[in-house]
Amino acid sequence: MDRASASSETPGPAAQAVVAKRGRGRPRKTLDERDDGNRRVELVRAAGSLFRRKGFAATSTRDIAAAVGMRSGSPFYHFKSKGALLFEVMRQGMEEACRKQAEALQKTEETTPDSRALLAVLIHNHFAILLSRGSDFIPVMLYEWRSLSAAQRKQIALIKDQYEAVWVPVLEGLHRSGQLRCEPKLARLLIFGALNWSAQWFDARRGASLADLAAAATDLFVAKGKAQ
Amino acid sequence: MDRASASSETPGPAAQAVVAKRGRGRPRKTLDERDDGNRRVELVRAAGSLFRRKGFAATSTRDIAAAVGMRSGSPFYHFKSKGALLFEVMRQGMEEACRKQAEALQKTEETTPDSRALLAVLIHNHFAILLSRGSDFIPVMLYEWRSLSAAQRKQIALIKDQYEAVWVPVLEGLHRSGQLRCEPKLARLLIFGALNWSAQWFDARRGASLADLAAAATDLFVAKGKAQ
DNA sequence: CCTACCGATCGGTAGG
DNA sequence: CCTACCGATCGGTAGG
Repeated sequence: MDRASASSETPGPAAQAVVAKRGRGRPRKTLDERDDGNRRVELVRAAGSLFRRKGFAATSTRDIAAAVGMRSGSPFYHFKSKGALLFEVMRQGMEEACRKQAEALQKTEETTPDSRALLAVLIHNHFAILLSRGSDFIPVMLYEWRSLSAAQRKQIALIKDQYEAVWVPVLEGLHRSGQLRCEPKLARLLIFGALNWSAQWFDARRGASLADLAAAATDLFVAKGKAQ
Repeated sequence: MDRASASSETPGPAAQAVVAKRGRGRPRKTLDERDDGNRRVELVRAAGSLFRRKGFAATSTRDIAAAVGMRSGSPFYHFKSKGALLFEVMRQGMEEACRKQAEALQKTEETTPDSRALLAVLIHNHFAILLSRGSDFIPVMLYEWRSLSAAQRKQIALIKDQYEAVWVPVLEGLHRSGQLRCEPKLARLLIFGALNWSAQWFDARRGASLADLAAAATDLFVAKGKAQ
């Protein structure tokens, strides 16, 4: 995700010269042919989208290749296997989620020490990651956890645990104050289930906004009373 | 699901005579060879288990055949396609879920008109269906909805809507009384997400019982106050 | 990154 | 319900 969103821009003049020289192969989507990792980013994004829509097993490496304008064998120049692509979808996704979560928390911690407001921020941020267009890694993680090898699972679990650990003290605080009427560990499992399932039904084009949804979910789980 | 749980019992003497006569093929798990639909039941059960564990696309019809002691082509004598098996897993599962839900409601409606107790019953019953050993259809529905054809989806949705519709008036009652602090339609989506995800983490052999879990979830979603 | 290819596996069928 | 089989597709590789 290093130079992520700049991926399919027009290339510099140097790259265009390269294209002019070796005219083999059929036209690409862009003139970009630099060997600098952009294609890796594109492949991960396309794989994430396809894995989400069709599932890991039902997605062929040919589908992924076609989605980025490559021939069938070429993804294996960038990734040693289909499974390595799946792993990278999840790893990059979770790592960015951790970064965004830390960012969101930092922004509020200065102004609001209230546990309920903190949970509201965590929930809003989670929805933002989960429901933003083009972000497919959480559904892929939910659906394709079993498609990882044991070693891959262990690595992803490490990042996931880090992401989820942040929620525990917040939920514990709300439990102590009586606003959360459920054991915090169990509450976290139930809440993540509730939030993540929204990827299946939330429609950004109609109904509530993301902020409305986050507020409603917060209201459902924790009482407003007894604010710190 | 007509003669469901009687599926792998010992056959009557008539069936045994049949077995003695045509001695071809290798030994089955049981002597049962009656052509009366038992094998259909076994196939659906095995398919459900495999579809849940490995996913629809990653499960071969050979896997399913092997699980019930058949040869690779034989499932197609009972079902016209792999997709028809998936459909039957979901249809039978949802139909039994509806039956059990109606049963559970009937049992309480005489004694308890309280909305909160009603929701507690719905939640407990849902956990019982979701988490009982050998019941795989809800996870399969969650994971493999996309693997259904459009026509199949429509049929399953009909039964699913029927199952979920029961929850609406109960949630509306709790919303009116102020115990549910979230719009009922949205609450239902969030609650189902929370409940269903438990299929991934609930372990019957340790931790809370099914009843404890149901009570805790109910507490999380609806306040105890203002009964009636 | 493409071409050309391989062995394996898959859903499904005919014919009994 | 088995045997024997088919065409299609798949993940992955060698060699450039």
